[in-house]
Amino acid sequence: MPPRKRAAAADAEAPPTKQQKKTSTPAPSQRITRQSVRSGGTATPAVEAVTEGKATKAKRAPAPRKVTPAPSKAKKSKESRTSPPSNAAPASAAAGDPERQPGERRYWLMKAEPNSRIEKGIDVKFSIDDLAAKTEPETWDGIRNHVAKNNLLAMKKGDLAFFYHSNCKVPGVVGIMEIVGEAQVDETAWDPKSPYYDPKCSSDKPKWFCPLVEFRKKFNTIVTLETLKKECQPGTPLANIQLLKLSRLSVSKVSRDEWDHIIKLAEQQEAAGE
DNA sequence: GCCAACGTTGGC
DNA sequence: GCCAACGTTGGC
Repeated sequence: MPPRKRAAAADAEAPPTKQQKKTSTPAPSQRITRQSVRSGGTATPAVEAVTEGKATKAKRAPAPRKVTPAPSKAKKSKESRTSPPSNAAPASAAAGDPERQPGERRYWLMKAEPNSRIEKGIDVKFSIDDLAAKTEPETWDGIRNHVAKNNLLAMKKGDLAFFYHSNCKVPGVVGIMEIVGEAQVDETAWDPKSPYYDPKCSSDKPKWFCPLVEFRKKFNTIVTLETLKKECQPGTPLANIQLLKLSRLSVSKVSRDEWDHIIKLAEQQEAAGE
């Protein structure tokens, strides 16, 4: 689901033992490392405010596609597979991650391409508006990068993610979505017709996964990549943000401080009438 | 296991 | 369309 999610492709790691889940189509995934995320309990006030403000739109619709960059790209296709609980994501997904405390909420940033781009005859475009129009949880499939995959597997219900528009005129954070379903097997991996098809992956051995997300808010203004770059001086909250350290990673980690700072930037821009 | 060649992402 | 960053592939 991530809008045009792109996934980066990479295959590297093998799937954990757990079960699998996810699938997302279009997203691009990237890989990279991540920095630590902080946990805290819940969202900060600022976050909450923002989040709540609009969380009204619930959407649930068939799935859109996201962007995923990369080796495979992932965009979401439309089939959504919302079903399944049958494929649960590997537990191990989260492995690798420092343990999260009970009730801890984590934050993420997922990229999608808002502009049309044809991949294997299919448009992988997926903007925040596309997500907002969904009436059902969207599968963020198509991610084909191991670092991105690990981030997807570490996501838990209740986590929040920034929706980032990439590969467009004004790249930047455009809104917020919530993780409403943990990663399931990304079935687009073995669909030859999918833009995210991975010939090396079979249904016997799921390798890619995708969580379910829902739209929560669209900022009135875009917190642009340009702004984020200006805001990442050493010693500042965004100094180590993974988005800028691993610029090609389509699904990155966002610490609580980074989250709060970006929310603040969005609020300031809004207040300034930008 | 090293590393050169090559492919992708994605900003500009 | 260019190019930097970075990942993958495959020879050795």
